[in-house]
Amino acid sequence: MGRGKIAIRRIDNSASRQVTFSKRRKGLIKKAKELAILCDAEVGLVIFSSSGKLYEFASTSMKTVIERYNTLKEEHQQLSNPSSEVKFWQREAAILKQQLQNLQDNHRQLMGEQLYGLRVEDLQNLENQLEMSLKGVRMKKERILTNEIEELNRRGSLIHQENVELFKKVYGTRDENGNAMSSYVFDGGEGSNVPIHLQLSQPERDKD
Amino acid sequence: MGRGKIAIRRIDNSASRQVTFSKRRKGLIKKAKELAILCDAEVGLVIFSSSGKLYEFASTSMKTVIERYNTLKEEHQQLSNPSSEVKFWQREAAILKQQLQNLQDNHRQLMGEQLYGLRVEDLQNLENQLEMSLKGVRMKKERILTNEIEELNRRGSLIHQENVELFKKVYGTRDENGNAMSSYVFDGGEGSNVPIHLQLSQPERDKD
DNA sequence: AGCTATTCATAAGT
DNA sequence: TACTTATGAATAGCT
Repeated sequence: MGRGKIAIRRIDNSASRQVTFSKRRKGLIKKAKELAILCDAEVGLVIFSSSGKLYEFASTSMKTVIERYNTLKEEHQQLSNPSSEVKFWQREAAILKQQLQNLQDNHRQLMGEQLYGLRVEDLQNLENQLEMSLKGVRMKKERILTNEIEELNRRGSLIHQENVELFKKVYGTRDENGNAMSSYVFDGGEGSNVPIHLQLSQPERDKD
Repeated sequence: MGRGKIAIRRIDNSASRQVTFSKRRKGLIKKAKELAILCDAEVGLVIFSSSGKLYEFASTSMKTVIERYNTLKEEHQQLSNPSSEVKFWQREAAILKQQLQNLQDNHRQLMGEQLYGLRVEDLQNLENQLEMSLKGVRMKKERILTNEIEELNRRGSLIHQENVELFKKVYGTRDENGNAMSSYVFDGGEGSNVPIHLQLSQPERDKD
């Protein structure tokens, strides 16, 4: 069709090839379009020019066409094409979503919400679980507080001891004779607390 | 090109449509092939008939064409093609995994485990939360148990009432005269419990 | 599935 | 790159 017949082989002349590419590309896309409309078909057409430029036509959308193509192909050759990889990850995400959902439900129940469908038995289990948890948390907290108090007592005793030593150095052996020392010792005794230091103890952390 | 011109619109007659599909499909693929050869282009063509049958042509291979297409598309519009779609779902899965991890940690703490890194403050919050939860669960449970007991009482009263009626029918008006009825009524009274049913309800817990 | 009149696509020229 | 035009190709309607 044209001023002369041509053989179907690569056109050597670059300019001619370019011109023919434009014309035939346009014609091809037009015919693809017509086929899709006339015959109610789904058509996808991808053309890369020799210089790498992309031209495309799709009666629906290229994404749809390629997915349909891949889905159909998968039935024959299972695995290792992009589409099945997408499916793999979609499945993976779906599984994770389900796990998350379950855990969230469980969590909400643990938080005392969403108790609507539960039977007395379930509620009892939940209650027992919460009591166990509470016991664990309280034990932990008490251990930390106990450790903190012990540490403070230890430090308090040390400081008290230091003060006693300092007192001796300042007043010499006068304590042996009389009373000066006892007036300093306002709060003695084994394991006594040093109240003012309790304020400082905040930054201590638990160690187990 | 034909005995007459046709409008480009869906061919109603199914047989004609089928014939035209065959002819034009063949022509389209031929032209796609020619374009690829003449102009040194890479061409991919996918055609689904209205009945879902697949026809394809690729100057190299469909896999190559689709991959090249996707690669090129990715550069422009991030997303919504299989290759970046894989990335999308991978990201989605990673996010879900992270959420799941967080929730699981949280959950374990609520369950009284894995309390190692927590400060007294955190433990106090956890304890408060657990107490709130426990309160919610216990309220819910008690409401159910109360309803159950009320229902049992209601049913017990009904049965008792029925028995009174039956007793009247069996022994007629004798109750008016004397005592026979009172010997039957071993457990009367307004809102009285039916002890054997109380066994069904779960044991009450402490309410600190 | 073939045939053929007719329309369409396009090669080569401008 | 666009327009023109002669020509071969594609195909609509028939059989």
